[in-house]
Amino acid sequence: MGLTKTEHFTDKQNAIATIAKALGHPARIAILEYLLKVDNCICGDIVNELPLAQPTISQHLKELKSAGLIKGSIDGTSICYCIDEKGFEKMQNYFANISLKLNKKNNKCC
Amino acid sequence: MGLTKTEHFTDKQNAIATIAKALGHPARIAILEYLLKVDNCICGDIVNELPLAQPTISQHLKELKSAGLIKGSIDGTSICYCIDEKGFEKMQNYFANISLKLNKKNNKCC
DNA sequence: TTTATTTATCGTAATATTGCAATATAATAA
DNA sequence: TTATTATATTGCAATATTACGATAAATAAA
Repeated sequence: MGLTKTEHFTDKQNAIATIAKALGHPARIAILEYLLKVDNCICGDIVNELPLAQPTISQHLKELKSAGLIKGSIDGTSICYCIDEKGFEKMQNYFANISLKLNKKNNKCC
Repeated sequence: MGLTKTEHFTDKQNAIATIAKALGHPARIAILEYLLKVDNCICGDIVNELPLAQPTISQHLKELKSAGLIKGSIDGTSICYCIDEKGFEKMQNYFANISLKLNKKNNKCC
């Protein structure tokens, strides 16, 4: 099949899964790492930084953008990408909350 | 192709991507949510909780386990699953670190 | 031993993802 | 207008994922 049955799950569950899925590829992690390292937005450059062809990177950028992890604005011929904090806030809250729950229940079994 | 070029990326990048990928499906998020909700380990039950067939859930559990997000121990005929804190710690650290970096650089562009 | 019960594995169909060459698009420069 | 440059889209091949029926394996109960 290969078709995820999203309709059986809550919007929240699907939302977290969508962001996590976008983070589920090392090239996309590397892109985010690069965007975090440089001071401002990046216009171009990303293609030169990674060992992947331009269309492949363009595709990864598109996925990161649609997941709300980066945003881009046009700047002449090039496009300026940078981190979109919204997506990261969601994930940080998610994991902070899990950590809280784990501390409360003091996960001793297994 | 469908073949991720992991060899071009660092171990750290691949490690984060692997955990994120395991989180990238709503059924697996739902499984983790259920394990967090109940007090102790869960022996069985998970199949009754989710609207997916038993082999499908078994497969999802396997992925969560190999990503270090859950652990399981045999208990008679059934198997007892619970959260593995290690994987979650890694993710929490990762996002906390990103949040720190974002605050430092005061991401104003775009 | 035989029979249930529980979970894992196999096999397979449908769909998704990854990667890239070729090409298109869009803005600037000459 | 005609390059040039930067990024996106298309099309496609290879591989991965998702889901599940059928079946296997392993333990417990009768």
